[in-house]
Amino acid sequence: MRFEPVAPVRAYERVVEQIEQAVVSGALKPGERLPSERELMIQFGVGRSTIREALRVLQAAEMIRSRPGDPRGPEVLAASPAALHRSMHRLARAEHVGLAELLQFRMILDGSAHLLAAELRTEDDLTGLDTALESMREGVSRGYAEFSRADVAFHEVIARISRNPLLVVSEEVVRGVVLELIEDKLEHASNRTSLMRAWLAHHAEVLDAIRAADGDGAARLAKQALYDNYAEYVPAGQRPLLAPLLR
Amino acid sequence: MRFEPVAPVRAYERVVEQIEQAVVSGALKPGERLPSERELMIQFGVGRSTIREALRVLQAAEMIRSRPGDPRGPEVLAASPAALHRSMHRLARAEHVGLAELLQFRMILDGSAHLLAAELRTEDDLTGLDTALESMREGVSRGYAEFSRADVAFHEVIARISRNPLLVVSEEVVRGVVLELIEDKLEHASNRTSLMRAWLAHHAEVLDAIRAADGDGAARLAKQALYDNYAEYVPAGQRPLLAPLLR
DNA sequence: GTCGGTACACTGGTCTGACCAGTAGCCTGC
DNA sequence: GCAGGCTACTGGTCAGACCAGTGTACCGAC
Repeated sequence: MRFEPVAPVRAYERVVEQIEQAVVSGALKPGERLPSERELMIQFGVGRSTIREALRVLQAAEMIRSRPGDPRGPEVLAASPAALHRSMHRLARAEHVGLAELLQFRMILDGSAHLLAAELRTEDDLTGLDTALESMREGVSRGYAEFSRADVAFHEVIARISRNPLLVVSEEVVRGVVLELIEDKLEHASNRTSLMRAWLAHHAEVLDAIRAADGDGAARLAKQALYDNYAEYVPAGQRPLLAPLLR
Repeated sequence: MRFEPVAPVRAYERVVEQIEQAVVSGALKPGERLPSERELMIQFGVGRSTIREALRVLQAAEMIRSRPGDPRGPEVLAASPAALHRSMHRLARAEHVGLAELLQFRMILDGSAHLLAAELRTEDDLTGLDTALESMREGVSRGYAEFSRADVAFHEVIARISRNPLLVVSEEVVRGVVLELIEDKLEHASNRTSLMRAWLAHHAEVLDAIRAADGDGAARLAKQALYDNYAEYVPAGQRPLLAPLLR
């Protein structure tokens, strides 16, 4: 027989639990409203500060939002990757997760997304990709910011074609964190135009592979491109970690 | 010219900002203590409820922990994937993610983890895997619960060998959510003993591949095993989504 | 009728002050 | 030297108050 360590359960925690349960179980849908703090205080039988601390926790988790003065009460939000992004970012800054791990993870996700996209793409999807590629082509002459936006859009289309929201969200988060980590270094990159040209050519190649339903090819191209573009920012000692994924 | 939407900045948010800044900048290291709430109240020049809401947010982010009665004050915690785990869990349970997507994602993660493990494993890692496999073997006769625990441990060792915390955490979360979704169905599974035997044989095979540094083989085995074990719970119409990952 | 403005009831954000249970460390009394 | 209690603190909770801001219902002017 073994005993569990016991920690006192705070009142606000049980409030959080109940509301969270109502949200994840679907009893409270996004867009719906919670009762006002004073009403919750009565329903839960606790003081207002307890309710407020519970709402703060839920708000930090991006599950609800409350605006002063709104008589409809706090709003239940749709599940969003914002909280995931924040916690991953924090972890990345705490150096338990370095650029190498992030890049590794991104190669895995991006590669899989491309593989799935190549296998599952419909004609409409291909049209969407053509459009996205076209915006990138236009972006080249409009400056780096514009090009970068089009690039992100292209990746999002691919992720969407893979039809897996987890893939979409994780990739988005990891991409964001990677960019934040190296953005200062990117600022100083010279000859951006030729970089953009190369990047554009790569995307065209990927699109060809996807059009040909060549999943492995698309995946390999995607991973190789990530490696080529970002490996230089990874400490040399950790680069071998990335190599196994390139085959 | 474009304008940004403006949101009022709450007092507790600025308190959170400052403390968070102190933590990520390293001015406050893990294990160190924050002043007591009443002291913070003076330093920040705000009321105690404001301080408490700020601390709640930081506590929800797993950055600090406070225990009543401790005269040393709230403790600064080391960065941990716990917050990442929670937000990922919440997102994965959000309705638009079904078993098919989860399983797909798990095949991707597990496959990659096995591939990396096979390429990066040291002799010590192999010993650890041997031990884990041995516990599984013993678990067969000790009932399903025990076996299942040993199984999870085996997977955790593999994830750890892959040396990527993101992989470890994501896999853990996705595995947990998958199990939550089908646990009721698993309860009714008959002939558990033969299932455990088959599962055990599969792990032995995986271990062989890893020992042989055959990354692709290990990855393929892992993905196939997931498919074989869980595909029956996926709606028949969505099973083709999983197929591309098996090659 | 529509439109603009205004009053009101209510919201969340914040502060004050109070009480409680629990902790750590000191400080007795042996 | 040490066990036991004392004390000064901690965080958790509550009650009550005030404020600035919001949405709505009402109302008067057109």
